Amino acid sequence: MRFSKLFGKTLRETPAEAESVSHQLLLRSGMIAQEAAGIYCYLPMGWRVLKKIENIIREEMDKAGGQELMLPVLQPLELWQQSGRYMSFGKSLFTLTDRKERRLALGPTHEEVVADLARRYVKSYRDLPLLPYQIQTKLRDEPRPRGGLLRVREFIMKDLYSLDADEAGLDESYQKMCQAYKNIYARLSLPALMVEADSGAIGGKDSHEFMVLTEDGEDEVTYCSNCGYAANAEKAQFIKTRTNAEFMLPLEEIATPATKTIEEVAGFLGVPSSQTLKAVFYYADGEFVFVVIRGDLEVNETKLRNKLKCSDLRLATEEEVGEAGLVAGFASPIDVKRIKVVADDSITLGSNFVVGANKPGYHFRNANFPRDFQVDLMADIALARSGDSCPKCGNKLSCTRSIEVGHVFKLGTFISEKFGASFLDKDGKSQPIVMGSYGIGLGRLLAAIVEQSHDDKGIIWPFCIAPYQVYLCPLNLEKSAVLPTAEKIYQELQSEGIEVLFDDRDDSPGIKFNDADLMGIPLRLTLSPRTLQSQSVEAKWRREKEVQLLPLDNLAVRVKKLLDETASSQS
RNA sequence: CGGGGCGUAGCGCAGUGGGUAGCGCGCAGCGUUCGGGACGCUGAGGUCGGAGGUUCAAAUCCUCUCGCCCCGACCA
Repeated sequence: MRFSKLFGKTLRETPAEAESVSHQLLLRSGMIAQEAAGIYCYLPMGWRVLKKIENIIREEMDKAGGQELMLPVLQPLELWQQSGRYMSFGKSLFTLTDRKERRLALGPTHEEVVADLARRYVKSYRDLPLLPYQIQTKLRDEPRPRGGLLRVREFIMKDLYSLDADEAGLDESYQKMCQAYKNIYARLSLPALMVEADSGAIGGKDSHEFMVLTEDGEDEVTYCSNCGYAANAEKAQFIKTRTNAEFMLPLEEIATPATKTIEEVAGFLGVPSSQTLKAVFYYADGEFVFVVIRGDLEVNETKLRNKLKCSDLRLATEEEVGEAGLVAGFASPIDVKRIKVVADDSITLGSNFVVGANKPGYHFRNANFPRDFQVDLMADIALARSGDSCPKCGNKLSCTRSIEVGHVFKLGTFISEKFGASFLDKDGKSQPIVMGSYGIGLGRLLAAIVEQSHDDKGIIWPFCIAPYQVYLCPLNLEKSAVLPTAEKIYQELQSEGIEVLFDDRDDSPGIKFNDADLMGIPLRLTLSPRTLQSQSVEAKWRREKEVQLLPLDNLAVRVKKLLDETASSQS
């Protein structure tokens, strides 16, 4: 490709809208262009990269026994009503009505379509297992697209669905996919960590996410560097400390003026915050909920949502707390009536707690569960934080931001039962198909790679997905034989099967070098009157500082050899 | 959906006591340059996000609206 003919220009200045590194570099290097919020065009350079990523994923899916197919973007809305996910997907589902007033959804994912296909084609245990997959555009009306390609409304996704006869089969498929995913990240030189994930209110048993640890991510991972335990912060467990088990003392009301926060109360009374109970109020699907947790801990809203089995969860406003007959800042689980009380099990790991008296300026001392109050639901709903103890080995946990570049889960029979997707087992008995689903967002993966592999000059593509392998960079085109020699090299490299971006622009060296660095092409070949004097070109790897001279003689073959060595060393 | 910010040339920005829009980069032409974003001259390019209003006169003041970004909520 000749640079002068390339669709899309590099930008010298960063567009103001771009915040994350990947967004800035992808825009500046002319890989992508924004069309609307969360909607992007892939320009030729970016598209080349994306297609290479796609091929790597396709190869690994095929190797694992996957079968590629193509599924519709337009899906009958009835499928979504039938699975029950019309409600749970809510506003994220794009819907439309056709000319015959038939309601359709733009597929945000394709479990329904696959289940529908499965119920029509899978009749016997002999038909299973099956691993159909697709690589195509999906649409979700995200509440807030962000970070360039990191979170968008229209995206290309590889989704594989496993159909098995039983749990054991599902386990096997799941293992295969996890291995395939690890292969994919390894080939992309992307350090992705497999972490335990929340499967949501309608998920199955197991779910894992593949995370790239980086500050620009929007997820949070909690991990233990000692034993390797890692989980999405939404899911992370930890060992709760037990505070002194004292003899239960009688409940006692005490004046605590102007002490609304846990810190103020604890400070005023001279007790640690772990000796207090914190009250937090939520609305869960429209129902007011009183949450009690030990004062030194925070509520994990995902855990709470799962325990409550609700889809909509939000903090109650101060007015709503008042309307519920509670005094914000001094609320108490003691003597609450007609309100659902949910407690974290940390309230059993201590005694003689300080808790609100439900009147302004007063608390109780020596509150003990269950002597002084009851709860409707007791569970682990606490947020693991940096410094807490690892649930596996007891060492300190750490927290870090991350990008989710893959998500696998065991769906089970939830959807197949609703769809009547069943088969006859060896005993002639009807059984629901056991499903799993395994997704990778290609654009997000591409962005994560940029986040992970760049310097202050620009992108540094892993060799196997670089848009071009060689950046052919002649300087001072007018002088001596530079241009004709460059043209000749360009032809020779191409006939060796090398992907070349030929910078045929009559621009100054600085511009060319900077664009080469910005676009992250692995090998730069510079020729100038200077190198021609010694009948050579200068070769420089994007990720290295040193340069080497290559003789013009038999250049294409030499370059091919260099590239092959790099390709094999990186795989 | 709550909070904050921003919409003026392709990109980055200036321009409020109201008076028919500027700068840098980029782009086109000519010339000089040429190893890390060179220089001179000439030139093209703008419904000032949109609608309504106030005014003799609006990028600027008022009202409404649309879009984009960030934080949070949300998110298989």
